[in-house]
Amino acid sequence: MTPPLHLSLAGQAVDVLREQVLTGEIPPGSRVNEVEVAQKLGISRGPLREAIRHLASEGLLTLVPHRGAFVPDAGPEDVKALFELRTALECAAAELAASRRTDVDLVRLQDVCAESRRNYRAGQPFPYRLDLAFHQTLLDAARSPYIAEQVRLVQQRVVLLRSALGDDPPHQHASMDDHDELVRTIADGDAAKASTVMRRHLSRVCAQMLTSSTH
Amino acid sequence: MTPPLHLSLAGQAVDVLREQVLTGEIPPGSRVNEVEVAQKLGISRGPLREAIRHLASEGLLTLVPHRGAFVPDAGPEDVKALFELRTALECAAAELAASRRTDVDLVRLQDVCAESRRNYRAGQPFPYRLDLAFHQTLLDAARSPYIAEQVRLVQQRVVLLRSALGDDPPHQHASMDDHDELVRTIADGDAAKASTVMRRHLSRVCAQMLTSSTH
DNA sequence: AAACTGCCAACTGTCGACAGTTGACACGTT
DNA sequence: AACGTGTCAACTGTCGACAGTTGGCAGTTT
Repeated sequence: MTPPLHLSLAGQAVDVLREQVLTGEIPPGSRVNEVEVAQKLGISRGPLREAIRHLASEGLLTLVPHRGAFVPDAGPEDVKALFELRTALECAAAELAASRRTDVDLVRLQDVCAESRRNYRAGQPFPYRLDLAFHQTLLDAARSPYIAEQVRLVQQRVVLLRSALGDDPPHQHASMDDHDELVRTIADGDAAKASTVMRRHLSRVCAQMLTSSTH
Repeated sequence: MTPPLHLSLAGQAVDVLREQVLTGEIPPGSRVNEVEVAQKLGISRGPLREAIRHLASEGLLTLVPHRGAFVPDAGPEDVKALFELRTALECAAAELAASRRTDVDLVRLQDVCAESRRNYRAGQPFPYRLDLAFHQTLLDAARSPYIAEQVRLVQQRVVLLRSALGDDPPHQHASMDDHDELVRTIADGDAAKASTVMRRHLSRVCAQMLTSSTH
């Protein structure tokens, strides 16, 4: 009845590989051997190749002809360039969210912020999970499917960069404040200010990634 | 000496198929049969499948499990949503171009505009080629590789939408004026205004696509 | 005549094997 | 000892064949 989200071996391989790349289980700079991984996953090279190409199209692997697939190893310039893209997309999303949000969108955003605060007071350092949830909720409110899709892909690459730079920072407090302010401007329907606040938020996050990186 | 851009059959197939999809040679809504196309290209199904998946990742084909690949057929909502993405990206590019442009970037932009004018006076209706060249040149001036890549993909999808909507409009004069104004603001280094002008330009182009569509 | 059921052809998903290329190692040369 | 050359194993690129699924059509039932 439920059309199983992926029954295809290639689809499953995409999920498994993506997880392994994003968690750093396959470390940046390392190579992905087709036969080896295929055997490990218990599938043939065909579906695995499709999975590899798919992840490459998401920017999670880079393909070198006749050499294979590598987990990209990134430097500070990549962080800056990627955040230029992220800023373009998420500022636009913030603007759209400010003008399109419904009341339930607003409640959802406030809920995420509240949970972050609660979590923070409980001692935990603002898990990345909640940051993602916030941006995702904001994106839903923007109701722009193409922008949403691209943001999803960019955020994935940001996660990869984190592991590549050996950076695991709780940027915590400042980000929570940014999020709160963003929600307020979105509540007001102030598109221009939402964009400005988002830009400041992202430039702060970017700066922190650059300073806390081990390179 | 020149490392041949693609020797791989899959790469060649991507080029051929992309061309056929973008020109409408394979009409929107139609299906891509793997064995048939593979035979026509004189290759096996493996490389062709990779090509199909690649084009799907660019948004030029949609994949349906166990059914195959289709050229997406689009409606007005798709145009609007896609232009939201395009606007986000190209406005950011315009801002960056305004602050990063070199003198030779400026000359290149002016050249493209001049050629458009010349072409227009010669009677020709501002070929799409020159419009693309302008946006491409502006993108080079922005020096933001990730944004540039995404814009390239979006522009491709716009071309596809044109063929899907049966729209082949010379928006000509207004666009040329927009381009000229954009170049002036970029020359001034006025990032904020560059973004504004770009936004107006794209909303105009989008509106024209919507009104002149046959649906 | 409409609707349901079971079969069938066409096509995609997957596999194992072969061919061509790459980078590295060992050997010989200066 | 440093450098150039030839060989080789490992891996990717490609192919043809098999298996499973889908949508449609014919036949049957009401």
